[in-house]
Amino acid sequence: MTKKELKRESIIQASLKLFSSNGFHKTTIPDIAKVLGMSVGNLYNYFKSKDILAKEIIKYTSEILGQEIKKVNILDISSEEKIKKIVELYFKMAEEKPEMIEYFLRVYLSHREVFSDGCEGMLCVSGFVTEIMIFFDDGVERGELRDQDFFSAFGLFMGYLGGMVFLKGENILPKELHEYIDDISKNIYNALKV
Amino acid sequence: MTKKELKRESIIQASLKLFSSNGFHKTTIPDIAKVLGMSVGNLYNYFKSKDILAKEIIKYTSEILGQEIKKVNILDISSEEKIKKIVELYFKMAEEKPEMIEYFLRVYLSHREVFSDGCEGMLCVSGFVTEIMIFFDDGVERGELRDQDFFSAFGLFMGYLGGMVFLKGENILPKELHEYIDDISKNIYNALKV
Amino acid sequence: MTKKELKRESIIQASLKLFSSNGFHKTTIPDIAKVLGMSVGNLYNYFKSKDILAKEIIKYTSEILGQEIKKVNILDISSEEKIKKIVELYFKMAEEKPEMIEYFLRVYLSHREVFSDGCEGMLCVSGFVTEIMIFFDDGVERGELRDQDFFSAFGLFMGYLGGMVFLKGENILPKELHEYIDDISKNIYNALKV
Amino acid sequence: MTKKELKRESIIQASLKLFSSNGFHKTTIPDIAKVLGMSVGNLYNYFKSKDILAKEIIKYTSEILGQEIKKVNILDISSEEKIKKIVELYFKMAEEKPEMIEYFLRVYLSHREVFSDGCEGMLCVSGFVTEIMIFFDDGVERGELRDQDFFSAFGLFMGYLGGMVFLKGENILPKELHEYIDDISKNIYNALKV
DNA sequence: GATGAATGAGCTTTCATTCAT
DNA sequence: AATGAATGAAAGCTCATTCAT
Repeated sequence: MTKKELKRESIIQASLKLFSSNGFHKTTIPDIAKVLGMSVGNLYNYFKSKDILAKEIIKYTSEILGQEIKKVNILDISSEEKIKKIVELYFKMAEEKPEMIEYFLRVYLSHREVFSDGCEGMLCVSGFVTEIMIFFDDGVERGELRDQDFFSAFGLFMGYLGGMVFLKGENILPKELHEYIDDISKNIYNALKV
Repeated sequence: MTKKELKRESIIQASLKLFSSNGFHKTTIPDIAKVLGMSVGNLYNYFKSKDILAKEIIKYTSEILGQEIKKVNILDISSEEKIKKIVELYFKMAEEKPEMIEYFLRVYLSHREVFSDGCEGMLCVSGFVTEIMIFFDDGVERGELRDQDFFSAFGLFMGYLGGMVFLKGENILPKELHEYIDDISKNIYNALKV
Repeated sequence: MTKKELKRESIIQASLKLFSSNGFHKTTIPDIAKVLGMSVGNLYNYFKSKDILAKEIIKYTSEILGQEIKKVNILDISSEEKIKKIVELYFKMAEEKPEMIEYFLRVYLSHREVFSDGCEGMLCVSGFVTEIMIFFDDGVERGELRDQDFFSAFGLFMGYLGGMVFLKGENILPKELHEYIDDISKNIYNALKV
Repeated sequence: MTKKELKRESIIQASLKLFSSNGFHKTTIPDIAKVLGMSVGNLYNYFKSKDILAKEIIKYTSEILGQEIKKVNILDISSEEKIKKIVELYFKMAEEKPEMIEYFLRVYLSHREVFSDGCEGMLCVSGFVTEIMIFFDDGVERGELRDQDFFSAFGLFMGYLGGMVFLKGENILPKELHEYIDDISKNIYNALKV
């Protein structure tokens, strides 16, 4: 990685954290520059606008999440076990690096005006979606999961897990996220199995 | 209803639509006033701030959604049938009055800074949450649903349905929402049944 | 006094208190109406504008203060004793009805734009100024006070006493106002005596 | 002085003039920016709010006034002569740079809500007050001034001189300020001497 | 006289973005 | 690459005043 690429990534990571915790509109470009100890002018040398930065972040995040799921996909285990592993890693991430999941929920989900131009469809989250698709198709092919419209299954995964993280963020879950892993994995498996 | 109460509600409805379709921050108070044909100053006679308006809207919406679910709850039908009816009404609402569901997803879910003061926990969405809780407890009591942590079940409902509406909003669902009713009802029932 | 005149005076007194304690610009017409339990519209039946109200208040206040000083002026005592009595009543007023003195300091003194039209010169405070002038001329005539420019003497009285009340309002006087009566009367007398 | 410090001071001076002549609330930030030929946004880079600007101005003004009085304090002359010199410089300032004295009278004195947070007591005018205190203590120590409560003496100075400038500002003084120097110095000396 | 909903100009403040250095 | 002062449009909100009832 070149020096420039490293700095680019450090900007993405700092912005990701700020956008997630303080909200997209409440985070200003000077805020980001300050955290990084660089000037606003220079930050614009790396990302031409705040919106472009937001889009690069969602791609980056989706890619990382996708790669984690890929590691599960290539394991030689049953779909039931894969589901549990995916739930585990999602919640682990939400607990250890909450900014990524929060970014999905609090920035990507709700600022259509920002992402509509350049991230149409699921263009910017394809890294993540693709791996869920692979998981699902594999399960169907191996006769472990019921053959149904992909989006019915995808909505379940994404919505359910995202919803739990949201509830956690609102401080209304009586237990820690990881204590829900068994329940939720079971529910998802029951929903999708043949 | 007095004239003032009627006007109050018309403001809520107009704001609900604008916030949902254009986003909370992209919708200005003058925008709302213009749509209603009233002055900015007068709008502030009804709601003291934009944030307070946002909170009143979520209460209003949650109440209406809760009442719809209540109608299902009091029917003398099985939990499986209730699930289908709830999914039906949720998607019907998303197709006919999309602003309500969208408000949950695009405003309430992702502007913590706005709702943190006054809507802590699920204070402002209790109308909706309570009815889901009643549905779930009934089902468990009648031996039709597996007894599990309420939030595991609630997250499934809310997250799954919300997720599908989001996907629809992103124009990536190949079919209309109502065509997913059977699949999704089945998935939820399989997940929750004993 | 007619009913209307009574109401007029109650408006003046309520406004006087609010303007003095909260400042002229921080006090709104609805604030005043609320305190009085009347409507804003009706308040405008008594005073055509906020500025006019402010001017009527200064006249009213000046008149009352002037009458108090007049009571001293007609006493058959020395100028030295009169000075003490005037200081006494001024500080008594500042302690018991602080709004009047505060109004001079915090409203009249510093909102030239409000009083410039209609209160030119000392037009609206003539009630007060006139009595000070009488006191001074009497003293000179009786050979007790040095003959000097009236304004040199008036500035001393008004400025000194006002200054002390200001310092009290800022909470920086170590003692109560009335404990300064002797010192200050002596200083003024020494300054003005032949 | 850096370029930035120079600009900061030019903002203070321009605001001082506008606030003094037009009043604090009647002077808008765009007014100030316009006079300086700079943008509103940039002005906020120097002072975070209008209130903070107001507080910086009073500190600045008080400092300058204090330094002038200091020059008198260090002279080897009698208290009587010092009084005359202080009155002289005060009136000279009021005639040549009226905005400073006017700021005390028309902004600082009467906008408690602005200065209450950050300028408690005489925090922001200590530059000026301190020098008056030194003058007075010196005089007492040298046996030239009567030993009395400092505030009795301070109120006389501050109130009297301020009052005269106010009367001048109201256009009711028949003579120029400097023509009162002898009368007023004599009055103050008579009031304070042993 | 009395009401208070309605007006709308005007305020302070913010912030993405630019550009001379 | 790097700086950060500068821009200016636009936001949320206030409030003296009016007027239909």
